[in-house]
Amino acid sequence: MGDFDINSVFIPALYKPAGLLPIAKHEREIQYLVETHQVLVVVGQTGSGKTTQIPQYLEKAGWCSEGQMIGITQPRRVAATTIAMRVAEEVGCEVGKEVGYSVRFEDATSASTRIKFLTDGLLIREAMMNPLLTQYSVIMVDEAHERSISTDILLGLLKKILKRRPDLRVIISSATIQAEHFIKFFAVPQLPGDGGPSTKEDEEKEVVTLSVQGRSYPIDILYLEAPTEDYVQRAVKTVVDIHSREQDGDILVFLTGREEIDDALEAVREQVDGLGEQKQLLLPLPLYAGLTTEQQMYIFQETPANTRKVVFATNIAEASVTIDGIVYVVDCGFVKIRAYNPKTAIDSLVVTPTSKASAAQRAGRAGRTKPGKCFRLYTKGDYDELPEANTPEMQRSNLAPIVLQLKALGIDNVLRFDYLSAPPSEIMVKALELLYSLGALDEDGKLTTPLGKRMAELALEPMMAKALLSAPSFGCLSEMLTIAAMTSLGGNVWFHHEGERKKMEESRAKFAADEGDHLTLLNAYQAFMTVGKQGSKFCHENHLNYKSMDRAVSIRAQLKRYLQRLDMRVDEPASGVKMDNGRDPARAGEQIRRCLTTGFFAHAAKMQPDGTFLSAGGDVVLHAHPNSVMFTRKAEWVIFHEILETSKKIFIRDVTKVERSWLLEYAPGYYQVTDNKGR
DNA sequence: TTGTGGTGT
Repeated sequence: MGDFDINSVFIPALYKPAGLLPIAKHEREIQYLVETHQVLVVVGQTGSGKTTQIPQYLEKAGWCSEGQMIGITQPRRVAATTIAMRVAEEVGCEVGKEVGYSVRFEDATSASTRIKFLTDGLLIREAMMNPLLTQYSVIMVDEAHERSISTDILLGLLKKILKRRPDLRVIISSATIQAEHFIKFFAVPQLPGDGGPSTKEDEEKEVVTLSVQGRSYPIDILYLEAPTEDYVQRAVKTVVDIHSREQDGDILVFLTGREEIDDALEAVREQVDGLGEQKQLLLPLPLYAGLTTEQQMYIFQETPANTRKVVFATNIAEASVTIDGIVYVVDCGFVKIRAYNPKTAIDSLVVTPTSKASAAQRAGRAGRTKPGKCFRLYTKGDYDELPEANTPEMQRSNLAPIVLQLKALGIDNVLRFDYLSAPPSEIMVKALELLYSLGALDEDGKLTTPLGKRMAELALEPMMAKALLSAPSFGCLSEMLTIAAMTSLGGNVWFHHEGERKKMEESRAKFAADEGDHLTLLNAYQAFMTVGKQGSKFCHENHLNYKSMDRAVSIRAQLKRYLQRLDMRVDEPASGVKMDNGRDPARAGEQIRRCLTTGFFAHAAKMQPDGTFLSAGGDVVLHAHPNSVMFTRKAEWVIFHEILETSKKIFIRDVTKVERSWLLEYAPGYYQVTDNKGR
């Protein structure tokens, strides 16, 4: 979302001179507490100025005097970059000098950098190079209450590092709701045998907390008197009611997904047409991650006079994207949450009630510029029943990538790592089993050399990392680099405007390969690269998401650098020349499909006469995602990149034909040969 | 006939 920089700069509270921010009166106190304690938990609302001011206070207090840096982590790239720009402006330096930032693909730091903003994922990467993070004197973990996997892992690592580095200081910034959890985590000594020594005295001086006032306007919370059967219709009605009864101000509506948003948009348009001579017009707009940058930018445009904007958004508007001028929030009370089932190894995406923390965050979106109102489409009784917070990501994700990363950080016993919230053991076992079957771990659970170590360095999911590292022996490294980059985009490759789905499908058909989606993605990327500077126009004409394609180019370049550092030679044809030049394309395609099988053998399925698939175990019915070229083609065996269960079906995405014999050839320990034709 | 949101020297 690197596109919202401009908006993020216009947060009203931050225009106030730094001295007027609520945090300012705590300057001395913060300097003192950090001097005397290893861990400080700062509890504060948005607009307190803690993220921009605390690093400056500590710099003034001399925490960078010995050439060390103050590092501040953020869960999102945009936040890391925009906050760095703001602080650089306050300090009066160029970004990248005393104040800088570092995110994937972008490093704006230099030898003079003292205050560095970075994503928490990147700091974990840095720990692989420098396990004690000695370049930092203070690390501030911002937005820790969001409990993302990388924040949680980072906090576990920092707790370990603190035992070995008494000089290090850690600041955790959190909303009230999670603060107690962080305090307890850092106050309790580590499990025996999992780190350095810990004494009673250590514990007593370890953790201290500080509460900082926020700066926001009061928000009226309103509930339904009786539950609603259909929150989409009810949301639309509420919007129309606000429009006709309430004073000026834009509206933000939280729904759970694209389908609901499209339905709501249509319903609002119909109703508005029926309103006739309203003094004000109502301008409904969608906001979800699958939109192109261009489509998302509409929400930031100033509305014409006499027009009220109403944005129908997914959870993207809860923390990632901030829209100014919102006075009314309508909260449906639900969210789509991804959860991993270790028994089936399938992720599901389920509509789930939100938490109290989420509800508060959503309501808060109304009070940024003046007093607001939040209409909750559920009863007060329903609210009281909500959990305080949602389950941390760490406890509902496939942890294979995390286990690989922890092993690479030298944490051999991943079961005894000090997790903020320990993941279910079934998930850990499943992750270890997969990594073993891929050859990344040996029988003792140790990272293998060189395969496992190389896989951990690649910034790819383990299955794709394995396939990419197999590519040289199939002579398709250049092609596999592209496929790895394209599948990393997570399905945001194609887009279409309203009512243009047919056109998009026609565009996609131009690149379609009979062998499946991986070769189709390869074709699209290669075509994109041949047009050079016309890329944006090309994407527009072919219903490709330009931002995604641009990202694929960056990911591919980074993966290529990694491979070259591992002394793997990447032979690339001259630019503008098709990869299969001088080669038999069918043969090249086969090598790529064989190569994919070496990583994705555990994601195999067999097509049934009715066009559905049976999982390799034979016990689950799968459906090709409608965006897959295999949706309309016949196959016998296939492998797939991803599997996701929705309320409707279990879908497989990025699907490619393979031979049954390849599964046996490349995963002999995983599949046993039976005679009943490949079950 | 269809996927919430993030992230990676």
